[in-house]
Amino acid sequence: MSLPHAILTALLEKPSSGLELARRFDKSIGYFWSATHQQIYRELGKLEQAGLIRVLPAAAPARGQKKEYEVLPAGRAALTSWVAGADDPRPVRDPLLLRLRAAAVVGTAGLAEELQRHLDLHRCQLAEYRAIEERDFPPERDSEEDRLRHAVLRGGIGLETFWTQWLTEALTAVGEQAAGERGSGRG
Amino acid sequence: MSLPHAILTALLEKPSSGLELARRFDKSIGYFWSATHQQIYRELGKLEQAGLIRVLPAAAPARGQKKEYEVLPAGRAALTSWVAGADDPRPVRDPLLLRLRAAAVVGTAGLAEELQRHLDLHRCQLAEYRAIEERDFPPERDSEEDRLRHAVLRGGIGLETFWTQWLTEALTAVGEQAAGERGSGRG
DNA sequence: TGACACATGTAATCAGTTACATGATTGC
DNA sequence: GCAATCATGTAACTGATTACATGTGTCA
Repeated sequence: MSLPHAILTALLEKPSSGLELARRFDKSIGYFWSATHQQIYRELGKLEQAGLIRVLPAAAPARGQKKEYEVLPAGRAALTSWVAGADDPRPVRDPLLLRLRAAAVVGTAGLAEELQRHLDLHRCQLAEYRAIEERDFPPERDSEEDRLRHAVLRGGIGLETFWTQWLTEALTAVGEQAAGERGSGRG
Repeated sequence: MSLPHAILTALLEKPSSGLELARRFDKSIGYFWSATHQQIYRELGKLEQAGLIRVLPAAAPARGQKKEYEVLPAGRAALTSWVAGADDPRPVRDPLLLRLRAAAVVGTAGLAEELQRHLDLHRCQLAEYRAIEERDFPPERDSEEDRLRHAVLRGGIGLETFWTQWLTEALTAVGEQAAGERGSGRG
């Protein structure tokens, strides 16, 4: 239920074609809601049929030609009511936590390398977010309209910070575990 | 690719029937990999056909009768190699962050209540995790085999801690934003 | 015998991923 | 004309969700 609303948000910020949306989903909005161009094209079709968006008259609607979409009043209304609605947080579903749990049963062979790899990836992402924060939200200058966008970015920063801390801790635990397995001949 | 491994892990800890697994997925393993009984039954069928698990001979395999499964050596091997394998972290995909971003475009009407509701839910979950930690992992007593399980639980605690902090912050931002919208007649 | 909890399953649908197909534009 | 790139789209598949169907055991 989120992808159509992600697209409406992106189109309100700037009318775009499908591929332009796909590229913007690789940055900005994609940081907390990723989507491929196939998903986006399918969803644009549905949104148009539902009367929430329309093709800009200027754009030629032929195959291979750019087709720009804009949000109609019904689309803005739908987004507004989605923002106000209720939607329970999804239960966590993280393969890495699952793998650590599995490792407690079958042993930690090969796991440390993978944790280290994830740690590097999360550090990298965190650095990227911090760079964006410095660039787009200089201290004491948040305008009213930027305050929410900044809060969203801080969400990303908080999550990456959590993962780097947790992975550092987990690496220690796995290291000690592996030592124990070697010591008792379980490795 | 994670559900079958979640099931293998659960079955290694204790041979079980489908419904028993479903119940255990409501606690413990379900805290970081949820699944419904329909998913579990389907997956048990696939795992049995793949020769990774088998029905315990004791159990009567009739409809309406309990069917207990246990992991075969091939299943343990599959799980071991999955633990050692590589699997990139999925990009974040969080509807709540998306809603906050949408609110930056169409206004925050109704959003504060929803953030407060989520905050309450996360606080509740955090309290549950802390209770489990106190009960199952008393200080300075972690055995070697418990160290990994404890790390997993700390993952859950860290995530819930992050959300409660972030939501508290976000509520402030939304409050100020709403005040601004009222002041300038945008609400 | 009727209600209810336990237990296993099927069917339909939806969301997301992967692989591929096709047309248009530009530069050589 | 050909290759490379931009752009739109189709098809097949996998994973997850929702709703429903069916059988068994127990107890009032």
